[in-house]
Amino acid sequence: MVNKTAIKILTDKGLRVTPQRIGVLDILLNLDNHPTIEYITEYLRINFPRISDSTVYNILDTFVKNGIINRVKTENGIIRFDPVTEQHHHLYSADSEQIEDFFDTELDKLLNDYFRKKQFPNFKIEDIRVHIKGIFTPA
Amino acid sequence: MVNKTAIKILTDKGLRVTPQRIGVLDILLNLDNHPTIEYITEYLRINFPRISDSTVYNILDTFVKNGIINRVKTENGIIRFDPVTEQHHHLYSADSEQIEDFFDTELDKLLNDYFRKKQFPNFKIEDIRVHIKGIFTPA
DNA sequence: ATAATTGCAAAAGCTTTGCATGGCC
DNA sequence: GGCCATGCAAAGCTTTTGCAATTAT
Repeated sequence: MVNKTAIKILTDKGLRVTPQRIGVLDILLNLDNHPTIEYITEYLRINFPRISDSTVYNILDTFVKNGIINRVKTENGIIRFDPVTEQHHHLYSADSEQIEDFFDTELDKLLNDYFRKKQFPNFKIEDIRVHIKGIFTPA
Repeated sequence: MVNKTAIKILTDKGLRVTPQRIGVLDILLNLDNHPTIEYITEYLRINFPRISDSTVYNILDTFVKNGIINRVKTENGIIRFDPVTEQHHHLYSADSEQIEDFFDTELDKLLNDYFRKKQFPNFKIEDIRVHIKGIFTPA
């Protein structure tokens, strides 16, 4: 049962548990990796036909503020969300909207070591992410 | 004279040289690093009071298509532009809209070597950029 | 009980489109 | 001269706002 996970996430953050929030979380946790608001709302309306756009915006904002999800950087103004908050990097398709996660602790270490030695004078690093653009090829 | 640079960039790409395009290029080359459309338009209207929004959108699209500028990845849906097309990375402020360039060929080499050894099975890498989030501290 | 969340409707923003006018080559 | 770029107005989206009704704690 996924609902349990969703409920736990909400209660752990001290957030009210509403069916709509559970619905959004279920979609984020189970469906497409980096969905847009449009995608999320479309799926939501299967189970919540009367859910309002503003509610979806509200819920996603709340989740971001509480660190449950992150916004994904894109260069075309289309906001996407990422339910994976652990340290990871992204592969961006050069010719489609596809974005894939990749986890690589060896790379993380390499970068942390590099920037520990080579610091910036007026900038305190909090987070290092690699964005790799390329072409996804058929397996 | 900056106009000369702008004109050269346009003619080199085979683009028509219009005062509006020169104006946009001048702003990109001389003012703020990663401006929004709003910022660009605001400055343009000093010299081109009647320039239309759609013209600015058109010009920027044309520049992106011709590789004169790039779109900058952001996570809030606000599109920004980068007149620097050489390989470089970005420092993102965690608490403001500030974005700074940083050039680091040693880092580029490190990453290229790393990913030459460690390739992805179904992904052909074209470009590697590091996004560093943190706090800009007063000098 | 009461404070927060939702749904609805309207407003505000941002971006695109269509087309006539004007300007570059 | 011919074609492309511009300006203007309107349309199309996306996102925000305000508020009354509903719901979670």
